[in-house]
Amino acid sequence: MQSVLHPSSPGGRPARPAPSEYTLIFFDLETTGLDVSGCDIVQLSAVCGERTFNAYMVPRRSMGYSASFVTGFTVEGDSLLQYGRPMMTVPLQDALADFLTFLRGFHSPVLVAHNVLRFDAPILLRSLRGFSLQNELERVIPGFLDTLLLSKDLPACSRVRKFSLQYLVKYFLGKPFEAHDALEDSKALEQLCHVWNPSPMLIRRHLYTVQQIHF
DNA sequence: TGCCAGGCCCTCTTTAGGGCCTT
Repeated sequence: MQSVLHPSSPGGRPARPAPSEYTLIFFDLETTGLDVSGCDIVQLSAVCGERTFNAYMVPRRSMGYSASFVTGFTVEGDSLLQYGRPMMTVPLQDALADFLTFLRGFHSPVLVAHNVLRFDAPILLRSLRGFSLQNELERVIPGFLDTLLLSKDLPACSRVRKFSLQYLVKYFLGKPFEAHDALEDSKALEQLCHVWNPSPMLIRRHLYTVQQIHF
């Protein structure tokens, strides 16, 4: 699904001086743990319709026990394994540069993830800053859309009491879901948003610029 | 060996505490 939003003011002029439409890019990270200020990315994935991005990296620090348990990632020597299978990895800097190139292929790409405000965005921005690439992301994307916050504002979720991605996928898509693979999670989130079909007003309400992310 | 996040939100709250959400 390539989602496009056309924001406009009551007067018919664009609500923001910048882009007149957004493309929703669903993305996800798998990391060495939940420590936002210190964990490393091991998988960076994104999807928009038929176009996907997927990169694996060997982390500088060890995988946390619980992170390994839920994602299946382990590190042996200089290799990243997923469920014991060696993965093709690239240096973090290359993955981030390639990700920016991927994003440049869309018009006004908005990065969408579940709990992106508190987890994915701060980690992504911290990683980019390490290679002086943070400003480049600011130039490429209008902002981030957090589906955790969005879901709590959706009429379709008025009876929902749990808002984890796992629960929402099971509730709305009717299938068990325990992926914890960044690409699969991104695809599931895209399907979820396709079902929700949130209004442009709701999307704008939960859109945050890079400058608004605390990390 | 022992450690293993943090901020928001809700309520049986506010002089607090527990659950949620991400890996």
